[in-house]
Amino acid sequence: MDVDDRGVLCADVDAMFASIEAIERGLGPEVPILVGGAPEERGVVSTASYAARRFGCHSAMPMAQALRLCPQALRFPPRHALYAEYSRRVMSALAAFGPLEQMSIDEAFVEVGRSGISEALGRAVKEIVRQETGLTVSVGIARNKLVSKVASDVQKPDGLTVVPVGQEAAFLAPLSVDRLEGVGPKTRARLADFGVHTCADLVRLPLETLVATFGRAVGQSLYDHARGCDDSPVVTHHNLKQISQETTFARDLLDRPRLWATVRALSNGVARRLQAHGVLARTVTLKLRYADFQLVSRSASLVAPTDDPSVIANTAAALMRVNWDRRRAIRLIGVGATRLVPAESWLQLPLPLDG
DNA sequence: TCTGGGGTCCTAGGACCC
DNA sequence: TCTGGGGTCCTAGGACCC
Repeated sequence: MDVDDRGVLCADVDAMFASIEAIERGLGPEVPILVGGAPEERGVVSTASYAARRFGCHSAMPMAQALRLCPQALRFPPRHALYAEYSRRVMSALAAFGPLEQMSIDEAFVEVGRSGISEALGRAVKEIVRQETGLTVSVGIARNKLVSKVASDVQKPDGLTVVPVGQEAAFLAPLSVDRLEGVGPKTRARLADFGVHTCADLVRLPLETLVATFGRAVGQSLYDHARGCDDSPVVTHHNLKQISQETTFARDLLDRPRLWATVRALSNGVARRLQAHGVLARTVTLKLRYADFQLVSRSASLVAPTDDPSVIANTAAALMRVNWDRRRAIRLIGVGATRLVPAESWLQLPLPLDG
């Protein structure tokens, strides 16, 4: 599609996990809900309802802390299969409006064309999602993905923001730089060292300064994004790059049998998902987080790609044997599969001794 | 009872090849 | 004796996103 004909809608389900629990349990919007792991198991908040957010609760906050802020909140453990079912219905409703790129369980871009940059389209999308699922979405519509995403985020919940063509830079100018995709706490702090706080400030930094400070790729994207420029297309299909499974123990562990058993269980889970996706892994990665929160990752490449649970487990266990400092208790173990190849492409290769 | 789990992308440095 | 660079692959770590 020609750049000048583009229009992108970004839709983000409001507090999705908490909203679904409210629907399923018949709870009103005034009830503070926290979805996430148990505080005694070092759980964190996956989603806080808007009522809970008023007490200062938010995603990624330790559940123990969230419950101290809002003791009357109802906590529910996540039900991912249920949320995935709602997600399918949301995505299917959105897909009626154009080619769709699903970014996560609760967020998607839709290519709606230049004529779709309108409040009428935004209202239509919100209404259909509400009819089909009972969920509200916050919607942003703009000329490109970057600006539509920021727009979907400035008014929540149940928001609708349309940025007319040509108004991208003016729309971003007063906003804090960390509204931009890819600007997190570290980048925000380094930009603040330059006196840069808003997107308007960022526009004043020369490209050379940004590249020297953040590297070629990040520097260039900061330069473009501050101006509302983004020509990345809506991509309807992504190839999976890695599959991993990890677990945090309720208490730090030095107990070898339990650690080996966990490596085996995680490896089984990874292998099952490799098989389900029809892919093989060429590299196995072991991830350890020590009690002091230090994170270590070590990987090993295989002679032949695999989806065999015992090959993955033995490789991860070997990495563990070599790399685990046994004086240090372990908080988290993860097993990952990377450098994935389609199973059929590998099987079609001739064996070395053939012919 | 501070700090989950599943991902993506980028960078730097070393190995290796020409 | 001194000492190339470009390109690719791989690994480890870090920033970031939902």
